[in-house]
Amino acid sequence: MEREISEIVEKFVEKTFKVSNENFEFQSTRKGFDGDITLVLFPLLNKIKIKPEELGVLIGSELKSKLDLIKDFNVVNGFLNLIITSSFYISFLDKVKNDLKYGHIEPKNDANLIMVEYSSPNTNKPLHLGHIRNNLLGYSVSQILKANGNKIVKTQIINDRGIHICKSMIAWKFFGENKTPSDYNLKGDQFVGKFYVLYNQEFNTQVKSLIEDGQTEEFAKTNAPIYIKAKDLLKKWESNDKEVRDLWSKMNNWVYDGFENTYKKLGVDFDSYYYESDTYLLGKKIIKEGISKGVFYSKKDGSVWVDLRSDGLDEKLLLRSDGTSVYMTQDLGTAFQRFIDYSKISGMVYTVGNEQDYHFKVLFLILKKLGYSWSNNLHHLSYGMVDLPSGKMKSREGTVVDADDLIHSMQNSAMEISVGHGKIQDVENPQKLFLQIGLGALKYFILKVDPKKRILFNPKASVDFNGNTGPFIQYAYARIQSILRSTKKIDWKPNNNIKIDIKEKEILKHLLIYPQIVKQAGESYSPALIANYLYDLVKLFNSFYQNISILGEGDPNLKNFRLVLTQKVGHTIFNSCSLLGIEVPDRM
RNA sequence: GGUCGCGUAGCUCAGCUGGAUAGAGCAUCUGCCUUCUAAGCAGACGGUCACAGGUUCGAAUCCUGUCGCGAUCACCA
Repeated sequence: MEREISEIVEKFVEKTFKVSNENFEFQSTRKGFDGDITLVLFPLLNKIKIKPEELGVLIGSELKSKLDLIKDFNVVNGFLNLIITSSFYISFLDKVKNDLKYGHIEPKNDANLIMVEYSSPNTNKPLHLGHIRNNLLGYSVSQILKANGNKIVKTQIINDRGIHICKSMIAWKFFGENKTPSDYNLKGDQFVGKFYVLYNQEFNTQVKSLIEDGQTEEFAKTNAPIYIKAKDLLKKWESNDKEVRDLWSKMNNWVYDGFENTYKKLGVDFDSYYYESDTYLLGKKIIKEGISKGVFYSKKDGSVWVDLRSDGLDEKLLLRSDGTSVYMTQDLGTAFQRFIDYSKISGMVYTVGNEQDYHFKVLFLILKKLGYSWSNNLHHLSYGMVDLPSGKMKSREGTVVDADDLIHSMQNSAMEISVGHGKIQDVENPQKLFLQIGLGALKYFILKVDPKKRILFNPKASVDFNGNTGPFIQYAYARIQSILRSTKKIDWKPNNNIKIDIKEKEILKHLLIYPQIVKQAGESYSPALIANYLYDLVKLFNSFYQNISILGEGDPNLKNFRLVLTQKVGHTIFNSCSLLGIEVPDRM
């Protein structure tokens, strides 16, 4: 619509004033003014020296005579307000009413392939609230990119090796009595996490007693017997000791089972998995290659570095003097491996917290310096921490909000509130519904906030179910389904005589811009855009239908028009929610 | 100290490719359940958009500086 108008305005301005100008600024007309969309005239006034009111009238009359969809116009200050005919909205609705994927582009065969990495946990403890934000963001951004016509591979890099893993291993050897998760009826990750905690407890007592024996704290921390044993395990692991490797993979598999369970509950999934134990060696190869290309250099002690000072960064270590790899080395290796496995990748998105902004700046720069063609299309989806009222979450201080606990408590809240409202009469599977609602609240709560902002999460106050929340949106959807259920058949033939109510028009305008919103959300990697759009739409819709008797007496044309509109709003809620990973129940 | 991010109503957040009178929810107060689901709707109250300059017809939005909060600057991951 804007394009059509824009073209005519452009031609007109060029012909009449001999002035060319490509960017006309349209915005939807502000509340309280008469009109649907508004052309801002100020930018034109620099080149055309007449009064804004005169220019507005000239352009407005031209548009009105050339375009049927312009019903009328008015000029206020430098704003040309255009009134769009109802028939335009009616035919728009008619065009999209059966398009169940309206606003979403199906990926074609030659579509871009984008890899989205998220979650990326350590295998020594269960997932926590921070992972939840990560998972929800990563999953949602994948969905949004897919809706923009890209092919997506969802993946993670699992930090499955290192001293922290050995710590839970040694604790299990000492205190585990050969028990397995099923012996305690525990999820595997929770089970292994317990031993990580046990390790730390034992470590602390040992350190304490060493200090009491007169040792320095520094000595105690590096010489506590359990720490030495853990380090010993790490050495054995690196030299491929069979017994250690067996224990390692047994415990890791417990953890993976537990993770899968949590992912499934959360509603996220992955198309591929990468493990650091597989890729860290490849990183070293790339380093060697980089040295021969002259991108990296070795120091006397054998350590390898890259000099990024000319790019405003520092020198960065890539290999330790003993030849072992660091974090960066592994990430280089993993990136490289992925482009081997998926030769068609055109871009990659890393969902990682903003404390690693610097790391990714460096990583991307190094990949560029190595000259890989794909290095221009890397994106760090950086997000802020989730803080508690008590401050930061710290696993050592036990202030972490466990993911499973949180999901469970959200489900419980949903149950209590639903029961309190007397809402569970004719629901088949109430527990499933409570989970959908509880998760809807949690997901929306987290996704509606701009990714880069910190989130303050108060577990006690939990998450609201009223106002700008997930359940509010789910509720609107359930009501729409209820309306449609009670309607036998919608028999709508587009009829331009229907008089459209102001609020219906607002809703239609909202639907009109939906594809634009999806596109923007993809470009800015921000599910928050979708969430806030969705909230506005639902609010508009509620306010419209609360005061209108949709199924009452009256003009059957109007009734059918309203039902089609209602149905379309339902589609859009469903589609938007699917971009956020939120399920919408038919009844609640 | 260097670098990056954030600062909008009592609280939690939108708005930021410059446009008209600053937008929601929560909380507080007032109305609305014989029609489809009141987890709702209508309304009231609430603002020096951290502060100071600059750019221009116009700044919450862009630039500079100051302050506050956070992150980061490891032969940790």
